[in-house]
Order: sequence, then structure tokens, then C-alpha cells
Amino acid sequence: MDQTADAWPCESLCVAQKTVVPININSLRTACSQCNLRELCLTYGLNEQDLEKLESLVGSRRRIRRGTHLYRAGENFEALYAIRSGFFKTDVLLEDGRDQVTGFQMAGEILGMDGISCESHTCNAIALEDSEVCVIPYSLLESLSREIETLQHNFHKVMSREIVRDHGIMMLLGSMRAEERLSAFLLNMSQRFQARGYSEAEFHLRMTREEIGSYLGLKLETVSRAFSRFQEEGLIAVQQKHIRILDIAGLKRILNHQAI
Amino acid sequence: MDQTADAWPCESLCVAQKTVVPININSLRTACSQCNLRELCLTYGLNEQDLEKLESLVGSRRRIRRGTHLYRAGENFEALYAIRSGFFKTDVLLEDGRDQVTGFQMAGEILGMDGISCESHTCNAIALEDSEVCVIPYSLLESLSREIETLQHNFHKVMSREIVRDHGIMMLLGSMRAEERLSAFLLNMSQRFQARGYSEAEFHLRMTREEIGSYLGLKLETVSRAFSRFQEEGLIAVQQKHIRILDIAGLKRILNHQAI
DNA sequence: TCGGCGGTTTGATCCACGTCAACGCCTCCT
DNA sequence: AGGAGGCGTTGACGTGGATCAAACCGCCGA
Repeated sequence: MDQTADAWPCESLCVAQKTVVPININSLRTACSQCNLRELCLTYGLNEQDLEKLESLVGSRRRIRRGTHLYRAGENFEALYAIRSGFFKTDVLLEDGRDQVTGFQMAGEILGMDGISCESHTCNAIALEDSEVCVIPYSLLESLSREIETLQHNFHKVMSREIVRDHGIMMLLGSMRAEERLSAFLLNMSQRFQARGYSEAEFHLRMTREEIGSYLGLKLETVSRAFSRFQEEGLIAVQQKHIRILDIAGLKRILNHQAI
Repeated sequence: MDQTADAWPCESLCVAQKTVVPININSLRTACSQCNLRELCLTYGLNEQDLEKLESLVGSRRRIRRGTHLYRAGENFEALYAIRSGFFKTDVLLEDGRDQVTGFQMAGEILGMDGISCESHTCNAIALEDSEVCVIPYSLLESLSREIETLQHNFHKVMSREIVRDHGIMMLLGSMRAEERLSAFLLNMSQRFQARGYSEAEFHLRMTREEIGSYLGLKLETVSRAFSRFQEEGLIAVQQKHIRILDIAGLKRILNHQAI
């Protein structure tokens, strides 16, 4: 399981960083043992025999059309979901209508862990493009991870990584200025695309400016202005949702240098 | 395990709310089976026999003097810690010196789960008053939770609750104004003190204004002004770190009503 | 081809919170 | 007891990002 797959680009948040090993994502198959996302998923490091057991665990697939919910806040929690392909956002809503995007998830990442504590989901998961997930019934995961030590360990790591990720975002929301936040966001996206075998320098954002803003605690206009500013300074080239990073080091400088 | 023990006072974040049952905290003993924090801890719902096994798990105690570290970012991760008594903060640091308080923890809560993902801690845990923790060696917890289903389930819930809590704070940091944040903070503290058998209306804050500010993404002056404002409006009575809540409903109104 | 529409960009203005500074109160140490 | 230093409060002022508003762009369906 690649520790840096979803890490925030703030070195101090995860001291032991490993190099990112891109994986081939082209030919997706059915079984976990054949899945190219294995290295990013719960299956990392499992032997043949255990993988077979695990395949019984992953009951079914679900296709989620763009714009529709994988699950909603308040729904009964029954399963986790491993993303096979596609792109999701999760958000929480307040009664007064305000909402907050709590994350963007891509292939190989696990959705639904918020539901364990209350036995019902506490946030919404919405597909930002046509997607496919593996359904992992939670009670089966628990019983199987009592048998397979590696699976148990992986699962704990995935949950812990989510906690560390959230701390990174709290840091971002609590003490960074707008351009630092956007820089952190772009570097994080870049790193995650790279870990999946895509270009680290050129990618297509699936979310709107408003969704980015909600995630980063900014208004969409501020996000747009920051994009424009980065473009003026030659750090990136933006064309709507298409992003080309021209100067990764420059972005990192903005992030680290306090830029006062 | 009381689901609301550390919940944020935003109803929508945890739909299934139970009533808070205060527990008696006066006479602390040695073994888990005798521990009055049992209902808040990993031991919830365990039978006699399993409790005995668990007691072998909790190897030792550690006393942490006020102002000193329980663990530091970068240190090897080996154990979780259950707080027996006292009060902690956790924070993350950036190279440029900025830091962010990621949480305040009190009796019955579990510290150290951030360390699982990288096998080293990613934040600092510092005692805000003389405290005592139970050391739970992580490898033992894993092996024991392969034997004891309830323990496994509790542990997963504790981790998931941490994730849900973090989402609540992201919501707070991303889309609330200063007085809403402070109101949420006070209500959260009140609820947690109550769940531990203390007054929900009157308590002593262990942290400084600066630490509250860091947690809430505000400067200490803003925190101080918000306290004063609440006092003027008759919502609370503040005297340094001593807080008396006079109008809980009023605070909730500030939190929910968007107060624009 | 055209119009409509959601998303984006950009400008002008406003305001909540940050910053800087002065001062007073507790707490702790000697 | 007395002094020092950390912490908290309050005021004056500055500013980053929110808000309001207008125009623009690309896409889709008629």
C-alpha cells in the first residue's frame, strides 16, 4: 500500500515518505488478484491464498452515473466501497444549507469509513464522472480481517491514513492563505494522478471551481482568481478544467515559503 | 461506547444521536474491568472473560506531566494511549513554524491513531495538565482484536469516530464565522464534560486562547473578542479559563442560525 | 445556426478578521 | 512578599478574501 498515495504535500505531516511507484491502470479485470489497483487497495501484500478468500468478500460491483449518489448521509451503513474507476466527492451538509466538501476520491481509494461509528453514513458520496466501485460488505470485512492479519493491518492503515489526511486539511483550512491552499491542492492532485500512472504535470479536474472552493474553504471567485494569478506567474496553464503544471517547484515554494 | 461522546454539535453530522449517560468518574482503579471510563473506552460491551484478556493487553501506565509530550511527530509508532485522567492537545507543525492544533482530548479518549498509517507519529501529543494514560501496545491490540470481535468492532468505531469528528472540524474551519466556531467549540466541550459526569454548564478550560484559536483557525485576539461578545450578550460568563454557560440554547442558535 | 445555460472570469466594493500596540491581571518563581 | 513574564483584554487600523455584479465562454439541444 503506497503511503504517499493520498498524502498532503506537507512533508512534516508524514515524515517517512517513500518514492511513488506508478502502476499500470490500463487493463482492468474482475478479481482482486487481477486488479491493477491492488497496490493502492486493501489487498496490498496479500498472498495468493488470502487473495482468493478476499475475492469472495468483494461481493458485487456497482456503477454510479455521474452526478448521482453512491450513498447519502443518514443512510444505513452496510459496506465500504473501493473505487475501481471514476472520481467522487464527499460532502457534509448543515441544516441551513451550507455544505462542505470533505474530500475528492479516485481509483483505488476506499469510501464509506465515516459510516462505521454511527452505523449510518454521515456524509454524501457523489460521483463526479461515471464510476465503478467494488462493494465490500462491512461485516464480512470484519470477519475476514480476523482471519487475515495482513488484511486487518491494511484496513487499519487505510483508516489511519484518512485521519492523517484530514489533519492535513485542517492545517490547510486553519492556517494557510488562499494561494497556499490552491497550491497544496494542485500538488496533491498531481501526486495522486502520478501514483496512478497518469501525468503528474497535466490533468483534467473533474470538479467545479465551487467544489474546489468548498473543499479549500474559499469562494469560487477566489479560486478562479488564484488560478489566474498562478497562470500570470507562469506556474501553471489553465484552460477551464484542464490543468498543466509548468513549475512544480514554484508551487512548492508557495506552499512552504509562507509567501509573506 | 457512547456515540455522542466526542460528536460535534452539528446534528446533521451524526444523525443517530443517543442521549448522553453521565458516568461516575470518582474512584479510578487499576484494571479495565474496574475502570469507570469503560463505557467511553475500547472496552465497551466486553464480557468478563474478554475483559480479563484485555487487561493483559494494557501493559503499563504512563504519567505525563503538564507541558510535556506523550509523543512527538516523527517518533516510532508502537502503542495507542487511552487517557485515564488529564487533558491533552495534539498538533501538527509546518517547517515554517506555523502549527495547527488538531484536537483536545480528555479522559476515556484514545490517542495515537495517526501513527498507524506511517508506522510513525504524524503529530505531537502534549499534556495540558498532569495526566495519566494506559499504554496499549499496538501489535497486541491487533492480535487481540482478531480474537475478540467486540474489541475489534469498538476499535473500528473509535477510528471512524475520529474521522467523523475531523469532518466536523473541516466543516467548521471551511464555512463558519468566528462566533459560530467558538459556539461550536463551547457546546462540544460542554457535552464532553457532561458525558464524563461533570457539569455541562460550568467548567475550566485547560488551553490558552492561542490554542483555542489555532484549533478554530482564528487568532487569539478574535477568540478573546468573541468570548467578550458572548458575555455581553449574556450567553456565558467568562473569567479567564473558567467558563459558565448561561444560555445553551442561545449558543445553539448562533451555531445553527447562520446568524447573518 | 441560434439561443439558453451552467460554469468561469474579472472588476468594484465591503467587511470580518488579522495585525499591531498598549495595558492589566494571574501565576509562578525566588 | 515582590517581581517577572505569560496570558488575556481592548482599541485602532489594515487587508485578504467575500460579496455583488456584469460579461464571457463552451456546450448542448432545438
